[in-house]
Amino acid sequence: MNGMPGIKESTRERVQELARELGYTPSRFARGLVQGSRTSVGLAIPDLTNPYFPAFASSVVELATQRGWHIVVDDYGHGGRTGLDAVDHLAPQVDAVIGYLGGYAEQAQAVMGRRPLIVLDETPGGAAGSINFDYAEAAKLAVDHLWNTNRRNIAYLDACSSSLIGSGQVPTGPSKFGAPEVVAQVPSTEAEAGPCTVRGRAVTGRLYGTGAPWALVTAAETAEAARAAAAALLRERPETDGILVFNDLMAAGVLKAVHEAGLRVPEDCAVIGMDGIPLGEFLTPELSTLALDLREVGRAAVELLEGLLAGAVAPGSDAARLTLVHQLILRESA
Amino acid sequence: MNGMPGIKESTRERVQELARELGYTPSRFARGLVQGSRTSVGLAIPDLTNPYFPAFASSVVELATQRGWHIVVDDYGHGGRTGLDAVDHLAPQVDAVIGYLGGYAEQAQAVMGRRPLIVLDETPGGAAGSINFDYAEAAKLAVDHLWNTNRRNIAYLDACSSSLIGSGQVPTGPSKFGAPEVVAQVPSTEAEAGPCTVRGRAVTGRLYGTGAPWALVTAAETAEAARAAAAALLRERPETDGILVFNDLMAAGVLKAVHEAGLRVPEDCAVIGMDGIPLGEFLTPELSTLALDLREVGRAAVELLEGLLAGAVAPGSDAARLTLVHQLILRESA
DNA sequence: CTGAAAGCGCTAACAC
DNA sequence: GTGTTAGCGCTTTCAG
Repeated sequence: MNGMPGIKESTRERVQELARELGYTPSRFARGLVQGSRTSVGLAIPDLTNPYFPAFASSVVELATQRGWHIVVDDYGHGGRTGLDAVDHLAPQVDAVIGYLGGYAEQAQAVMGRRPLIVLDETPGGAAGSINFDYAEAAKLAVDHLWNTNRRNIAYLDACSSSLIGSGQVPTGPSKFGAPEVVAQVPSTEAEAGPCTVRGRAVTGRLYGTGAPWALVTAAETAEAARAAAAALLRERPETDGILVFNDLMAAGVLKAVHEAGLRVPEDCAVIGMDGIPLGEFLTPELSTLALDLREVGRAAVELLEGLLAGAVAPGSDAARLTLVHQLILRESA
Repeated sequence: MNGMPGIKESTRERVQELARELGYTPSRFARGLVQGSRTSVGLAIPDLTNPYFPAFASSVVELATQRGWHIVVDDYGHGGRTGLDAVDHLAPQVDAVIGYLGGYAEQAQAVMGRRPLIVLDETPGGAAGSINFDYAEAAKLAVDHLWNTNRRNIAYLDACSSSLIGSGQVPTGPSKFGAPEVVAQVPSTEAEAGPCTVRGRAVTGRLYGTGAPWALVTAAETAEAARAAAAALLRERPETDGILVFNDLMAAGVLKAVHEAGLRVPEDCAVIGMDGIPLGEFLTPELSTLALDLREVGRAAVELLEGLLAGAVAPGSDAARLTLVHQLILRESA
């Protein structure tokens, strides 16, 4: 008996005392069954080890907690699991899911049934809600900045892990995870082994627009892989004077590679990352980046979910498709 | 009806089709009530923004997922919440809690009742299980290394936020969050405004043992605050030739401050952090640190919890009190 | 002020 | 093969 009025004080204490001795804990299921659930939300994340995701998660958890929601996380980055596995795991336990799924929006929404699913950085339409980023605009900002500071041999380092691939297609080009290589050296419209991410398509599209030569390299989504890829790039194409990188974590690796190649950043070669995670400010030189306000991304997701849950916004409607824009933050590296 | 044998295929499909149309989703409560719960574990974390915690969380989530557990996270670092608030929030939803509580072990265990609570980096005894770190040994490793490389004016930068204070006592000395100052300049046994963390006590104890002069500075647990504090330290005590830092994140700030003061690291002033997070390798110079194997810490927590849950280890027993040791990883900064 | 009883949504065991 | 029923542990309502 917890806080019910009209109970003798002595009885209450006697009962509570006994309960404590017996180690009694009310079943959350029976309680939830009868009281109507606290809402609990699944958060599917590809890799907590990339600082981008905890930064995002932190914001989501904060906002969710304010609303009295519970957040159940699943980091599906281990053991070959996919975003769909994560949703499968979360589904029986939650009322909604927010996640970077890496391409399973439709199937994931199917396992969630009527419960809202919000996917980030993925083609909209499959899920009840989606949050996307305007990569065309981002690519414009970054490529134009490099161009305007007289970079004429720009390279783009793309990620090629499965987690963030927009189309779900892994190109069958010469680039492998272990052996990074320059996969395209153009101008050309569609290299057969083209970019594998939506970011990649936006950036290479813009690069193509410059008319100057440019390169595309891919690597797995880690700093180490990026470092190796950048080293290879610099060896094969020493004239490279600007590198745009898939994300800030990989950019950290690139910074190291450029330094190791004996080049100065940004004088000899500029580097621009993407994400805007705090890590960038600690690097030497400090990383210029296409920054997202991670707290805003979290807020967008939580507020969209709130709308969906309340019925204020219709699943799949235009109001459920948000697009956020990057901001070019110029620090030292470009 | 989901996967029960002895049902006509047509019926099953008809039912499932209808269910889909109606948007039916089985209540997780009713289901849990009758089936016996999947175990779900709360994870209380002071600040997902400090890379240490996601690294730890990542490991816990991975191991928990392997066991089919669900992880409910609460980042209590926002809005003035404490570790106890986090446990209060999590308790009705989980079967156990693992957390960096920052000093509420006993009260938190009380709200959990018989359900196991595992606290990290906190005086053991209050909770069913605890994981601690051998700071005496860590301090020995680091201080002795500095000493052996002829550092004779060592400083220790301690954290003074509430989250990780062992004793729960915030000293009333001259040091404030906004205005970092050298709080003690000794040798002395017990400066009235002494270290506020158990790490601080271990380090200053060892420093005292050297007989040489040393300094104690405190700052809030962020890179920015640490940077300001280190700048102040270097101004007031320019002879400082070695700085030991509460954690790696703060050490990143210190590295910047030392650089800005026109000093070379490690030639003029060595810097050693604590934690061993990946961030350290990206810094320039690469950070030497007292490293924990974060995956091991996660494993220790999860396996201890498994033992507690299975009844294989008794709550509060010696077997439920683990102590892990740091390893000194020498990179470039010391 | 306290005990008894109904019912939350589901599954499992049972008769039809 | 298919419909019916008991009961999971709790809260709430209603008699005592």
